[in-house]
Amino acid sequence: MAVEENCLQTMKAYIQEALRQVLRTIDGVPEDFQPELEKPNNPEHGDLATNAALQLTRYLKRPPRQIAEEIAERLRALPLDPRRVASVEVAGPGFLNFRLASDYLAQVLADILTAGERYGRSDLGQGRAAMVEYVSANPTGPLTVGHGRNAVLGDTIANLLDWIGYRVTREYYYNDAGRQMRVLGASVRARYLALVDPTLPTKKIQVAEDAWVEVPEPFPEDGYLGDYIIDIARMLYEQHGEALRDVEDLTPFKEAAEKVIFEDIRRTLARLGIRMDSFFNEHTLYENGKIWEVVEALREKGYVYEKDGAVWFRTSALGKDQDTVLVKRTGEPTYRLPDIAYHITKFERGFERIVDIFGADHIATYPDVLRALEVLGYDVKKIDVVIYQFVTLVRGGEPVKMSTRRATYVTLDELIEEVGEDVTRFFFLMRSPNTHLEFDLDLAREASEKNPVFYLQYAHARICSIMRKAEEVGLRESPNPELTLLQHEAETALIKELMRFPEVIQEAARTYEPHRVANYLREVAVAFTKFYEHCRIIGESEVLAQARLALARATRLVLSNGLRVLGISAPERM
RNA sequence: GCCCACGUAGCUCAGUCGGAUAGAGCAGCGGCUUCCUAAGCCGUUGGUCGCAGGUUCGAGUCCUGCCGUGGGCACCA
Repeated sequence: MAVEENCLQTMKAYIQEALRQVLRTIDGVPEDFQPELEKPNNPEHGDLATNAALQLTRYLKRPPRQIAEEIAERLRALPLDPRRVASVEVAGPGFLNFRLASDYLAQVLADILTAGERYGRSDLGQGRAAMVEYVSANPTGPLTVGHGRNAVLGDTIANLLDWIGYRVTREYYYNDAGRQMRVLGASVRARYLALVDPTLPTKKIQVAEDAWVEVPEPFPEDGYLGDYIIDIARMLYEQHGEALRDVEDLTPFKEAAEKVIFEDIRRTLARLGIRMDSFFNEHTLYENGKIWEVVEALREKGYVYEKDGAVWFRTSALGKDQDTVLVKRTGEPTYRLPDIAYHITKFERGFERIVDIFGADHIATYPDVLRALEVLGYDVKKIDVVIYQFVTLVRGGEPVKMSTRRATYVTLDELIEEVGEDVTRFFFLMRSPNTHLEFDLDLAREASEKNPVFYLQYAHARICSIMRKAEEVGLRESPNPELTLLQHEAETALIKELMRFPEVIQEAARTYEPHRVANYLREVAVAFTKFYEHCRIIGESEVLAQARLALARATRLVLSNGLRVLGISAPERM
């Protein structure tokens, strides 16, 4: 299913092979020496360059330029296919610079058009099963801006894995038992009781230095203060009247809250084009006894002991400075235990590449899970943990501390409302996951008008517009355009940019860094805009117009394919 | 105290496996529209790549130390 096409990677492979062939003929070159090829920053340095000669100085004990000259000479003598490589030169301290032949660029362009919507896809994953676990927020409240980064990052990483040939499952892991949910139920119950009896006494809970929230008396001290709790209570009141007044059991309140909140979460995710394949309830790991199997399995390996009524995991024997509790004195497991059991199910379900998307607060805890899995004989190399740094919210020049419970958060919905779906996604994707994301809410609305995402979409819309115009004036796209006519600097530069796309996708997938795609698309848009400024389509001779139209179409393909990976729309008009 | 990430232009950030003259957007300044979308284009100002050592042909990139920012170091999730 691999898309056989000419692109930068194909060319690299070709030149690399030629280099290896030549290097074998030079005395003193180590057997396992691998020449590296990269795209120089400066276009004057050609299209591809290798530093092989520089690296070989230490083995050959000769000046790098001399080595480079020798390699270049032998490369020319091979000879290199002139329809692929136009020239090879020695430059600078001893670099070898390669220039691509224009025939090759024409061939690349033709291949992009043939590949169409599949251009950029590859088969590195060979159809193996991959799972990306993301969002995984417990249903205690609406998704916040912080969850947004997780959701968009995870979803895009899943897209990237899909593009490089994995069969991807998107999973949301959650816990609807536990203390958090009890507090949630109690919060709803208190609000409900206040509706039943408006004379119920109230108290004030401090949420900030100068901010207080008034709540009904039975409200838990650490209860959830968001208005959505009141909405849920009101819904219960409308459905049941006063019937729940004397119900001490929190279950009906908890269940109602969970249902409403999950619907809300799904709706928010759907707005961002995110659709999970499955929701995994932590509770199933209790019901089927998996968590206890983990304890026993670890015990058999000698990594479990009892102390002070709790069950401990001997992490101190696995490189950590202290041991870790698996089961509390109360008999309740800590979250690590189900986490371990959960990851075992990922292996049992046959996933060969397992990706977890976590916020920076998990940095110290996931290693415990990996340690346990390793002890139990699972191949932890299959697990990749993507840690993204937190989103710092700034409002009115002040950083906002995000807490779902405190209701001092900004919801993801509010953000989407303010800046739109596309900008929201792009915003979370345009920066490296391991850098802090500063988010100035006051700026967001204004900035959204000038957001770089519009630049990409604008380039796409502009191409669509040209195509509409071409059709109007009766200019038809040719099935066999004369692509070798594309010799203008702006044209060749654009083709060279387009040919990088598959590699960019693969690198972004390998490193789990979607921002590489975002940055790349901007470069494509820049290259296209230069082409647009210098080369007209309509009004030129028919053959040239058709060749340029083909280039425009290829650009449009890269932009729309790239935007699709990022989950951002590619509008035909703006 | 220990662990992780980060520190690059006024601001927000890129910077490929260690390569040639460190880039972009925004902000600032100056221009561009009888012509396929000006949400655009061109030019320009702006840098001790946190600091100090080290590794080597070569360091923003790797190593060590220090300083700073954020996150974490629970029988909370």
